[in-house]
Amino acid sequence: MSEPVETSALTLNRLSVYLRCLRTLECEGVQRVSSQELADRFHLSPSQIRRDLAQFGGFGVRGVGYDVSSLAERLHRVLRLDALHRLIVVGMGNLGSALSTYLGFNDSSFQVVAGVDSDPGRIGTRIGGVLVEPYDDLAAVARRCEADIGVLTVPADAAPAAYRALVEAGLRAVLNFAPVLLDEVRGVRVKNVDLRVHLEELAVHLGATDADSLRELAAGAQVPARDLEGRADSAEIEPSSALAAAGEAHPHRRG
Amino acid sequence: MSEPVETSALTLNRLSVYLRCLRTLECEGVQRVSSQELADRFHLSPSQIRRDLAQFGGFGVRGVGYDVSSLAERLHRVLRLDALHRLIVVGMGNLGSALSTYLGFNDSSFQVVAGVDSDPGRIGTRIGGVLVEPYDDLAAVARRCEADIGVLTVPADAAPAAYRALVEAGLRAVLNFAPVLLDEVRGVRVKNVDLRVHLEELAVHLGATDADSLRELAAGAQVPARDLEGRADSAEIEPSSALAAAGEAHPHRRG
DNA sequence: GAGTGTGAAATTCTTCACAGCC
DNA sequence: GGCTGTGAAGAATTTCACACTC
Repeated sequence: MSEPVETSALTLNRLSVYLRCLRTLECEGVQRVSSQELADRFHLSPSQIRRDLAQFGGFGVRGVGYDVSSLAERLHRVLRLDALHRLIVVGMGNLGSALSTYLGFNDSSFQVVAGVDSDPGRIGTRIGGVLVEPYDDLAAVARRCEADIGVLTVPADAAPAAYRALVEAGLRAVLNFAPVLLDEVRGVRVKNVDLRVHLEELAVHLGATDADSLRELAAGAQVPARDLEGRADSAEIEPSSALAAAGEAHPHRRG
Repeated sequence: MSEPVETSALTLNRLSVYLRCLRTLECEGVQRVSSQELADRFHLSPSQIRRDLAQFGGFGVRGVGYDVSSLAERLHRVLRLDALHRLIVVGMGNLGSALSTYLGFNDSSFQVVAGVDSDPGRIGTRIGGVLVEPYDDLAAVARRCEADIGVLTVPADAAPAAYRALVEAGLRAVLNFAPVLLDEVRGVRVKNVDLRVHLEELAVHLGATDADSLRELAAGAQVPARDLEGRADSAEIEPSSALAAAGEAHPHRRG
C-alpha cells in the first residue's frame, strides 16, 4: 500500500510564497536561481526551500540550481492553479464586498462567480462584478454557478448554517472570515482567517512576551506596555464585549 | 538569569480562541467549565487547553474546572486587551476601507485612529469613521495619532516602503495584507495575512493532496480533481489517494 | 470521583551537514 | 567549484497518562 503522506498546510503555504517569488524573478528575466539566492532575496531558509521542493521530485540541478520558469510552472500545477476555481461570497457586507472587488480583478485561477446576502436592499445590486442574490438561495446559487470555494463573510452566528448550506451544495473548501469554529465536515476543508486573533497576537507583542511577564499580567500586575499612557477613553465603547462570539479554529502558519 | 521563554504565536492564537469561547459561555450564564467540556463544545483539544492555560499559572481548580469569568478576565489581560490599541490603516482602497469599517465596530481594545492613501481623490474623505490623510504624511500621522499597530492594505510594491515608514514612526506591530514578505525589522513584528496563499491552499485540497499525487502533478500528469461530477475521465489514476485527500480535518482529533 | 497540572512520549517541523551530481 | 537532495540531528509542538488536589 502506498503511504498516505499528506503534504502539510505549512509546506503548501510556502509553495505559494515560492511561486510568487519565482514570478518576480521571471519578470526580472532571471533564468536560474539557487536555494541560497532565493532565500537571501526573499528572507527564506535555503534548506527549507530545498526540502519543500524535493518533496515533489527533482526540480533542481545539482551544482546549478533551479530553472525559474520550469519550477514556477511545476508549482503552479501542484497548487492546482491551472484550473479555474469559482468562488461564492456569502455575505456582501463591507468585507464581502471588498473581497469580491479585490478578488474580482482578472485572475486566471480564482474568480468570484456569485454573491449572496440576506439584506433585501443589497439583493439585485452588482458588487465587484457579481450580482447579489438572496441568501436563502445559497445552496441553489452555489450549485448553479458550480462554485468550488465558499467565502464566508457573514456574522459569526450565521456562519455555521451558511457552512452547512455550502456543504449541502457540494463545495469542498471554505475560507471563513467569521470568528467561529465551524464543525468541520469531513472532506470539506475550512481555512479560518480571523482578524481578531491576528490583532490580539500583535497586541501581546506590544508588551513583554516572556512567560514570566504574562504570568504576572494574568495575575493582575501592571506590566509595562510601552507608551500607552494616554489612555484617552474612547467615548462610547461597549463596556463588555456583548457581541463576542464563539471561537475559531486552528492557526496555520501563519504565515 | 531569567529565561527568555517566549510564548509561541500558536499558543497566543489559541488563547484568543479560548477567550472568545469563554465569552460565549459567559453570555449563556455558564459559570464553570472543564477543559473537556470546552473542547467538546468548540472542537478543541482538552490537554492542549490545559497546557496552554497552565503556562500562565494555576487558573483552574483540580476536580472542578475553570471559573469562566475569572479565566476570561485573565486571558483578557494576558492578551493586553485592557489597553486600547490604535490602528493606522495604510491604503484605503477596497480592502482598507472595508477593514476600517469592519474594525470600526465598537471595540474597547482596538480602534482605527487614522487612514492614509496616495489617491488625491480619497484624501479628505471619511471612511469608517476616520479621515483619509495623505500617504506621504504616513509617519507623521502615525506619530500624531500615537498609533500602535499598522495595517498594510497597499499593493505589494508599496508595502516595503510603507513598512519602513511605520517603523520610522515607532510602531512595533504590523498586520500586512500585501502579498510580500517584508524584511522584518527586529522588534517590529509583522503578521502576514495573505489571501492568495489561503486560496491556493484550499485549491490544492480540491484535488488529491498526498505527496505521490502532487509529485505526479508537478511532472505534468492529470491527477483527478476528486469527484466533482464533470471530471469523470481521470477516475483511475491513484485510487488510493482519493480517500487520503479528504482528511486534515481537525489537527487535534485522533484519527 | 472529577479534573487540573505536568513530566514524559510521540509527533511534527526545521536545520544541519554532507554525499553525490553537475 | 557549486549546489541539490536527503539522512540524521535538533527544535518545537502536541498528546498521553497519571500524580495530585479539591
